[in-house]
Amino acid sequence: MTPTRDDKRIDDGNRDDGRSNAPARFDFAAAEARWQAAWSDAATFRADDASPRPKTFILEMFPYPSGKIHVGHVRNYVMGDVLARTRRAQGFEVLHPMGWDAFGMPAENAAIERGIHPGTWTRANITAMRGQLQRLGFALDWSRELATCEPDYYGHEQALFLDLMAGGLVYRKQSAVNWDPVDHTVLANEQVIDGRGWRSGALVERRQLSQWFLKITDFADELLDGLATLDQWPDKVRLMQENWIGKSVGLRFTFDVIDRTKAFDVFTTRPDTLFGASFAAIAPDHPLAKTLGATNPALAAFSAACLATGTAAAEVEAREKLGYDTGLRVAHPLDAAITLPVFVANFVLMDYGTGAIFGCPAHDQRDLDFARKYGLPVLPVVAPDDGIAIVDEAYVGPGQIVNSQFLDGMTIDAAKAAVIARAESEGWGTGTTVWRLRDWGVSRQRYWGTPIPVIHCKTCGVVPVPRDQLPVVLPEDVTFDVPGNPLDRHATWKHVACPSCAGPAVRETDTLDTFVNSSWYFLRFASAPTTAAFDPVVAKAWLPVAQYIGGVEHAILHLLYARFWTRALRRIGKIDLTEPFTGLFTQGMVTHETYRRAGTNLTAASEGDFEGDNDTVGAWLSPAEVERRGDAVVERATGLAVEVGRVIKMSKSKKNTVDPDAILERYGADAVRWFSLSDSPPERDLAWSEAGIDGAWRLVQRVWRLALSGAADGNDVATAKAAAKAVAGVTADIDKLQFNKAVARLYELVTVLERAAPSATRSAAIDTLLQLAAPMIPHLAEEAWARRGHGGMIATAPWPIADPALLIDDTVTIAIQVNGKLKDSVETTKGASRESVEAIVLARDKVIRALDGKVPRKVIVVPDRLVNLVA
RNA sequence: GCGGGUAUGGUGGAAUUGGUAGACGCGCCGGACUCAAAAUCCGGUUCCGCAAGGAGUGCCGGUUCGAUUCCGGCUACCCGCACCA
Repeated sequence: MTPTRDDKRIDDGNRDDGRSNAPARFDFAAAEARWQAAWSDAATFRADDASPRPKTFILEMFPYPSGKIHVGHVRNYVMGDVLARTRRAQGFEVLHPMGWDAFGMPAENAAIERGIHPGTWTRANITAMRGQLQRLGFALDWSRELATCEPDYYGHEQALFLDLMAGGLVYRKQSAVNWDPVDHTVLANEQVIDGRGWRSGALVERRQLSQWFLKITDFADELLDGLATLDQWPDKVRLMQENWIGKSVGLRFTFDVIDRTKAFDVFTTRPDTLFGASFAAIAPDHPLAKTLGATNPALAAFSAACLATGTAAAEVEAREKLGYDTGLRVAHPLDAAITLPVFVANFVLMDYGTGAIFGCPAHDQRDLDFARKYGLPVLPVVAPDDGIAIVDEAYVGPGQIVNSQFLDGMTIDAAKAAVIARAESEGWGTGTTVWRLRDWGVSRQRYWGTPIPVIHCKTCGVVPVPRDQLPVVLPEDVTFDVPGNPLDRHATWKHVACPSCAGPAVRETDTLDTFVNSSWYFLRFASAPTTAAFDPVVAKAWLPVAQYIGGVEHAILHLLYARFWTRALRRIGKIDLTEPFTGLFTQGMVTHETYRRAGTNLTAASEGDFEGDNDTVGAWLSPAEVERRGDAVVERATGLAVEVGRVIKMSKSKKNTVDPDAILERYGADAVRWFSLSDSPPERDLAWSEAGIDGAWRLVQRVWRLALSGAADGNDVATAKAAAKAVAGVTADIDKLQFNKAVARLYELVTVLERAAPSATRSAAIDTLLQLAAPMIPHLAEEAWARRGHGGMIATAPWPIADPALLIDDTVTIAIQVNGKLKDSVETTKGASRESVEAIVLARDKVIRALDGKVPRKVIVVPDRLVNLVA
């Protein structure tokens, strides 16, 4: 629960050392100001291209400037910051930059809703968010800051786009968009709710527009193969990309329509099940469907109805399977005696394969659902050893082929090969590889994006904007009072002379997908000359990014597009780089409890995943509006009971967000940083809680008291060992990005040091503790380092190294099991022989009792670990 | 619909990857200090049981001397699905 300002005053009074004899407290506000200024003045975190030290590039996915930093951002950047600071201490020249993914729809929404220009809104947000990031004390090289909405960024992007075009990797084709017939505007998938435009409520149509595409499919094979080299990526992300690219090997063959001259191709990954076919189906937007629709109004109406909904795959595939029988029949390619009906079906996608399928209900769930609905035969052709009966679940497992003439008895793989061989020898089909991956449509009918640098001339066709006329700058004098793209209706901007024939021509008014902006920004961070997008030699010195950190929601699109751009730029000779990100880490979200007034009668709409309308928000209370009184949770203002709901992702609609500014003001940057790393493993969600941040605050104070505690002479081996173990453990944990474990180890060291008597060893160990904790709580570490009389900053002090001799223990505790159950344990010298350990174990009281007179028939000894007596 | 992930005390999680389940944090209980509170410190805290002992890592089954870990089958929840960034 976010504290109010009143709260803070009371707290500060209590925590202020001036009013009591409590130990001195860490004055975070003063320390933050002092050290942030010191780092900035000394350019401590400036990355030097010319440094002789080994270079490393630590990057967090740059934020969209939505208004304010949220605690999810904080967690993301703290993780990167700990790694960047650690690497710097370890002797690397670290590039750790920050910028803004500044184009996008929210800015246009703000313009429409509040009459603010998208640029004004975006730049104000950037200023605010930069200030917030600076308050957190991140070790960033701000001299490399960039914003994708500025011409000095997107102008270079336009040049790269033209380079790709010259390299044959850009083309234009018709493609479907969500069209709002009332607002006369194109809608993003997220703006389509239950098939209707979010603002107008009108039923959304699919409309074909001529759009620009990047040939990512040219790289499908190498993007897939390249995944094998990314061994520092999470397996799940590689798997998701593999599935996304979706390589399928199968058979493409032609169905000939009976008694007509028509034919169409289908693709299947299961040619082995061809004898199980009971129908053929084509997509509603298949050319044949269009041809038939011209003379069949009912069919045309059916197709139109299928297409009158959103384009999102999830929507298309989750819908009830519907079909329209065209009345056509096609011949079975393996047996002319068999004919199959042809349907237009809503679950067949024109974008995949050939936009037509053969339906084998017994072995494909979608086909089975369809067959049951329309009363089509279901013939199993693959049977497992224990036989088969299809009811309402298709069988997709292994087995041998049955009911299939010459294929009977074969395995699935053998049958696939046999059918492909026959198709090729008889000339009606070929073995083919198809990809789920489609070319990347980059045209957006929006204002706030990178203008696509081409000109349309009636005489010359599409003409690239000449290089000396780049950047094509977005005009700032636009309005959003009318729906549609302001670039389209701007009075002068789009009217230009054709660069080729000098005749009247118009600019392209579509802009590039914002994913294009984020597909090469890492190159610009590494090298930002004014005359080019990047210098290939300078950029190559920093790249690939050693560790990239961001949300798993980017596992597919952003990461695949960035990989594609890197390879595309390599193909056209722009840079010698294959993969942009060597290490990838996907961190979890920050979540929070939800609150609502007890007894609030929620409608289904507000209970479910609704989309943020204000009229349903009233039910929810924000953490700041709620407080704990004893065991009860009540609304702060009224004292009324509050129901505590599930812990979920922070969202404005559920009001379960916390404001980083308020937390920073109350607890300071170091406590916030520490809590961001505590408790949950970084790849998993972190539940933000007041108790958690309180605990972080206590840790900060404990370290501060330790740092200021008394010194003495003398050695203390136990303390030295504890410090050495912490060095080894924390270093290894940070290397593996297991920050929660590093935090736990630091707690252990703090406890040991608090309990140890003052000694020279202890003083040295406190310095070590400060160094290990410095990446996490840098302000306190600097302040304490200075107070303890060290010259220079802890930020530039070398990382501690553990003495290996101190890491070895001379005794071990051995677990004693009888029949696999733990009965006892005993301490022995390390490396004791099996015989001596066995003798010790057999003499133990508890062992004798547990054996109850029986003689062990087997004794398993794991050296220095465990003994198991099997009786 | 397709694809991916997760499940361990009151709670977030840890467990050297097949070898003492519950490190560390939070919460809670008890104590010290204090006129009192705050802060701080000390002790306890998986469950059942006075104890001896027994049970226990979502559920069912398997492999093994030994399973949170490996295998098979479920259940529940979360995430992604190409114009959100």
